[in-house]
Amino acid sequence: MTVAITGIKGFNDILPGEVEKWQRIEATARRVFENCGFSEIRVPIMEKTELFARSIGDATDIVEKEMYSFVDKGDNRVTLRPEGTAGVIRSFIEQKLHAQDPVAKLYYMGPMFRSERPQKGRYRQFHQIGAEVTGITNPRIDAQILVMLCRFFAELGITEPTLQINSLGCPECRPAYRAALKEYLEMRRESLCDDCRRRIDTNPLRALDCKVIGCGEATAEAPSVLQHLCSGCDEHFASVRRHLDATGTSYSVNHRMVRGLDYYTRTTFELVTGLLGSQSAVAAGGRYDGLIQELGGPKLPGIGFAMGVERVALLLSDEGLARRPDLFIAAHGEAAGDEAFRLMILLQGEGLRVELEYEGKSLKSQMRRADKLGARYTLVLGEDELVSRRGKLKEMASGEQQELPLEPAALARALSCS
RNA sequence: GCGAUCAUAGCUCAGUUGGUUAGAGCACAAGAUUGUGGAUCUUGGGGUCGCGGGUUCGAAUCCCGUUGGUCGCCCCA
Repeated sequence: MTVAITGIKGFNDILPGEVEKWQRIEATARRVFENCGFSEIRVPIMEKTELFARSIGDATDIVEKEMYSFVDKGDNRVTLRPEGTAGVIRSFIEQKLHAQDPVAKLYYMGPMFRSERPQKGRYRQFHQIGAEVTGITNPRIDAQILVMLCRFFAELGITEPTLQINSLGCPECRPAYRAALKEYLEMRRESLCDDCRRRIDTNPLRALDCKVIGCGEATAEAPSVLQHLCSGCDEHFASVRRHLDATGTSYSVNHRMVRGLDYYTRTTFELVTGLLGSQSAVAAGGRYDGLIQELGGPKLPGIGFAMGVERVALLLSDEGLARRPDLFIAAHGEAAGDEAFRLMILLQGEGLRVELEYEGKSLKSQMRRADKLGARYTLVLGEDELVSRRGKLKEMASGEQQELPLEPAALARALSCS
């Protein structure tokens, strides 16, 4: 016996029954984002490795150990994208979209790849829906993005995650804060966990959201970014908050919130939930005012976010999402089978979801199948019906049955008027 | 990369101190009505007990290894 080939660890199948959730999430994102003036962009899932190294940051875990990178046949170093922003910005620059209009409002959806150990809400191939805006410095766009994100969740009926915002400052003010924090942590090195001692040098901000209780106590009085913002960043953040207040958007300020990617500046945010085990962020993003230039483009600001579709799906109840046939045609006898097939094809052309039993089975078996599929109606077609040209249409929920001419128009009418 | 934990039918699980052909419920299929679903009943198909090795007269059960899943750490959407 041949051994069945399995899928790759962390690369999952999304099966019918589950996929309906995904369709709903994607459709909702398209509708909400496009209402806000965004257009879809589709970029490759593979880019030159250099793009990610430069944008995400050489020293981040993502670039250091989580990327699927390899050398292709042309000796190019390429990488399956670990996130979406880099590719979108690369395209924005390469296609010179800024020449026509420095303001681009783009959204994307698709698979991302990170070679991490899979666990709840975290897989090696995972999916993100994200949005990016270029060319706008005004904090109103920060607020627009946040309101759009909140509205997306509201429309899906997901109320659990809460919005947290923070500001990371800019190249003007962040170095000074970083130094002050480092100095503070250095003084308390003994009370920190091993991880945090390492973080003092690698990423001091990380120590602020360490889960170890001792570290939380040790950093309770640590300097806050918000108190080290330069006047420009401070005003920007205050303005974002004012606009959120004015639009009735609820949020909380979390000055200990940290971002994993190097390119973030000023406003950062997360939608967090307690329902996903150790993965608390459902969506996250922020401003990246230096990235476009860093990647060889014009000096334009940017802001964006991404959400994890698997994580959104985990928060979404799956009731009432399965698609049901409008009609099942149960045929008795070979000639009736031919007619049933012909009718099915015609009715499908009318936009109805119609099914039948392909292998000749008993009428009882066909009725069972109609029931299992959840068909709203079943058309019973046998020799008698072929002679009279009138079929028996049964409404499955009530069991009521009526006779109808075997004409697609008559059947379509009967199905749609209920 | 580190740690914990689990693995018996498609799914959820039972399987006694190691003992004969490994069971149940659900699901699936056929029938009870030779032309009518759901409820009930009957019958049926389906299992390398994750894999490999060891102990033993005998292993789903005990031991070792290994693979896979899940969860946590790290990190992240």
